[in-house]
Amino acid sequence: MGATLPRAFYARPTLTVAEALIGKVLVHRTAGGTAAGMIVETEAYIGEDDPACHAAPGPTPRNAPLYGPPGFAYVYLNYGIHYLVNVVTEDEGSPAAVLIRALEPLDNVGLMTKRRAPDRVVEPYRLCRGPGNLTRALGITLAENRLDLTSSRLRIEDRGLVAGRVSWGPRIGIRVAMKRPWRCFVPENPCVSHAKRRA
DNA sequence: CGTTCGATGCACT
DNA sequence: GTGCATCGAACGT
Repeated sequence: MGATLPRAFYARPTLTVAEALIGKVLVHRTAGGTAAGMIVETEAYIGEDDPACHAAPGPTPRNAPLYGPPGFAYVYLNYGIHYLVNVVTEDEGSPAAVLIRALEPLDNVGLMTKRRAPDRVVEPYRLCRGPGNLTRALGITLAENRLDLTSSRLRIEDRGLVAGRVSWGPRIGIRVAMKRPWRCFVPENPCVSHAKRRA
């Protein structure tokens, strides 16, 4: 399969990692099967000076993974309903991460469909569109928080795929720091959240 | 097509 | 008690 990304990949400036992750493959192995998708949309959250970053209030029990070494997962529950998955970047003690916002489904679409909506028809391009949707499709919950992305059941691989040209824009869903264009995405890919209809 | 709004849990003030 | 790095059903146009 693909080569698992080494820790050095994550130990770089967060914006660099956010763009480098586009085209890489997020993989989650579970007892029910292995599901995976190509990353087509990310957002950077950088440091205590970024008001939208969870590290803005300073160190707390919840955001502790952000202050830890790079290459680990930071998962949390949002709006009481959705799990969101980040990858920790930069050096230990420098709180920053990249939020995975959308995937193009690759492996085990059937399993992802079952997890997303057993009773409803979900078109493939919408399976992993949006950060809450992709975690549900891959079966990512709080149990995956703090996992080592270089050696655990949750990892990111380089399969040599080419996602296409990327664009930068304001991050979605936040009410502060709209000036910082720290959302990186493949505009032509229909799996990107907030994308227009059709490809 | 567009916008609004309720669901739902927990970290933090 | 307040406010979310969301989603999709239920409206209105």
